[in-house]
Amino acid sequence: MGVSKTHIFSEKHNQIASVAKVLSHPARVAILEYISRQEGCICNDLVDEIGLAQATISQHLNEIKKLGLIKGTFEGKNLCYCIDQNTWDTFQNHFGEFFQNVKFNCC
Amino acid sequence: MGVSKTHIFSEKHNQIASVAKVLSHPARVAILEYISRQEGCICNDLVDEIGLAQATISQHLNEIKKLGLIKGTFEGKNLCYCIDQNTWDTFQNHFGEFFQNVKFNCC
DNA sequence: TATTATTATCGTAATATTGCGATATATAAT
DNA sequence: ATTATATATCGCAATATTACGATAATAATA
Repeated sequence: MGVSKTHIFSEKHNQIASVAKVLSHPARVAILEYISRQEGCICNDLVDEIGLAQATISQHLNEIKKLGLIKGTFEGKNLCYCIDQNTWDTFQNHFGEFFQNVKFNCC
Repeated sequence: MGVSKTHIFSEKHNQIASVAKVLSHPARVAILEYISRQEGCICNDLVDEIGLAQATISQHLNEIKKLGLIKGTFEGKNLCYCIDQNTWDTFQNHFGEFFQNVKFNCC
């Protein structure tokens, strides 16, 4: 036991869950918000800003990136992470619909 | 190690993360949607509907309930779970704002 | 009160996540 | 080429989550 049975759920439900999983750690929420506030993001700043070890920040960034919420390009010595507007829009809509639908149908 | 450092993050970021955590498993997403579709929800139906053991469904329901997204009242022999509209509204707004802010500030 | 049906809790095993130090890799500047 | 800085990966330990069978608790009904 102990392994999630993702295969028994619909594509839609799995996708909502995947996005929520990335947002389910406060460090990742803080990282996303911080990136959105910067002109260009320098990761080393994140280590100071968030207060976790560099290796841990890198791991969190990777999970966000795997989902496609951010993309990184090198700018000189530093990596510049940006929100991927396309993916962000898509997930914003899916979440919005989910919240709205459940609310709408409620008893 | 292995313990989340929730104390170093803001109340707001922790709250978004808590809600996302509940939505981070497809079973809980499916449960919420199913409950919203029913007049009154009977948990035993969920076992058939979702396809997980009764103990597991009960655990998932408990996590949703702990966050305040649903509330249960007995109707005769059965428990009727309903979406808590107040909590739902609040979290819908917080999520909406988060998505919108990040999008808005993005480079 | 005994029975039946529904839901919750307990105990346990498997797996996943979080975090960090150490180390590797990559880029810029010297 | 060497050095310095930035980021990624590895390996490990601690903790959390997922799932289920067994069992307990709860409530309606006979």
